[in-house]
Amino acid sequence: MTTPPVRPGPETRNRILDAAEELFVEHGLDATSMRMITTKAGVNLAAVNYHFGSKGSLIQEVFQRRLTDLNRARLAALDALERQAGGVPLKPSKVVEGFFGPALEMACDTEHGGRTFMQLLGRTYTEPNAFVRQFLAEEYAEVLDRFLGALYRSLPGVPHEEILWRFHFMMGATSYAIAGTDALQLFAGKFDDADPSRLMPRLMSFLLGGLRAPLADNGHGRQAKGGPKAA
Amino acid sequence: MTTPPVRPGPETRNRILDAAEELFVEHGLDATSMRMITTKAGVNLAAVNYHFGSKGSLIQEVFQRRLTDLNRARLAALDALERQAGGVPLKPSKVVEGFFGPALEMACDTEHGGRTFMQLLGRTYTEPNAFVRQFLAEEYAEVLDRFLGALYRSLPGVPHEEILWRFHFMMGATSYAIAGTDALQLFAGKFDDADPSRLMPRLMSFLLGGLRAPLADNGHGRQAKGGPKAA
DNA sequence: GTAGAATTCAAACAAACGTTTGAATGAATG
DNA sequence: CATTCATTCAAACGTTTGTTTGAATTCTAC
Repeated sequence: MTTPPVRPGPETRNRILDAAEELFVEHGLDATSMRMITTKAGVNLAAVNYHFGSKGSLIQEVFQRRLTDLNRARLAALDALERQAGGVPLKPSKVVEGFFGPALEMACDTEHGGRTFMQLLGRTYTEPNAFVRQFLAEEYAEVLDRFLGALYRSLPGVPHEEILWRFHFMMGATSYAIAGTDALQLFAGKFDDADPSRLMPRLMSFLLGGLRAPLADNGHGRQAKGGPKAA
Repeated sequence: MTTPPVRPGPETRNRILDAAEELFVEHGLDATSMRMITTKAGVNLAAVNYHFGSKGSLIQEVFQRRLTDLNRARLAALDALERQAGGVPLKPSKVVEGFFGPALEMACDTEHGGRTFMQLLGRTYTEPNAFVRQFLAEEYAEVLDRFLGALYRSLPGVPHEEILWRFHFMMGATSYAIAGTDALQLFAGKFDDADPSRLMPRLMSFLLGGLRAPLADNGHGRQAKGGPKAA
């Protein structure tokens, strides 16, 4: 009824990946057992080890199949921006949009599991699991370098270290906005409007406000950019 | 050598709590076993169940013993601010400092485990464990209501919903700043200066910039506050 | 239609989990 | 000294964990 019996054949892999993704969001990586996954996917217990080798490899694959696309989209967005800018530094707002835009778009996709995955991803930046952290760091290395470089050029005169911190802050705000909206009961009953599509402009405005806030006093009150400006 | 043998007596409870706190940060709640905790604490395996009843109750106690103090400090800060303001609405920067200041102060305390705990707490806002979430929500209910109320009054004309969102964003940025600084290897080798005491002004400036950013267009470009202003 | 490879299956594996037990130990009270 | 209470201890409890096995099944191709 609910899940199609088992019929096809090579569909098993994807059923496992989808089931694992949802369960990881709901219960966490460690608290999700193989038996929970295979039951939800409607496949035999041994299927995970047959198709993926181990639980660790399954976790890696769950992240990889979406993260590769996400980061490709990010790099493509940055490429397009830099191409049409033709040498002149990008506006900070454009760089920020290029990085967080694709993430938020994926977070809005409730049809194909994009939203589910982004909730998982957001929570995973603080995962203690060393294996997952290592893997995430590798997957993000290039994207991070590219976008930080673009941000450095777009904010000349601002110490790179300050930009790095603010990028860190922006990632935090975004991850929580996505991962915590319905995960955390802290604000339970307080949000009238948790529509993820309305999240985008709200968050973007906040991020840019934070990015361009006056720098904390290192002796003189230098600003991160000329004047405040809408997103 | 490393851990004093077992000598005293009623010290056992605290040794367990301290060991658990560190291990929860390092490996997460689920991946930390009773045996890891009791081994690190240098006590017998049965001691946890004897003193706390169950692993769940131990987790609760690990959070409670610090969180109660933290939220008491927050409420005290708000009380003091409102008393000396005498009726007039507080400046948003003061409200924000009252909430996030005590958290950052605790995060700077490397001597008595405050830093360790704040890393744990930051990561726990997205904990999938239903029991932990429920407990956190209860522990935060009063503080959240008081500070949101103060923030509403300090930003008249701004829709409460927008303030709620931005508070959510601010909590996200802060949690990541604390939990992710050395937990996440994403920015590994990029931070020259991860000194937590310098984090405070940096983060506060970012938060206030985000809080006071122009509101996303709901039809008209209303600002959250008059002009930009340093923290 | 039969050979052969790929996949699924029920069953079992050892290891680790949180928890419980009942005896041994310690310090305090009479 | 004897008694009592709280605490510690080694050992075992029954489950659940991830993984493996070898036979059954399904699919592919000649």
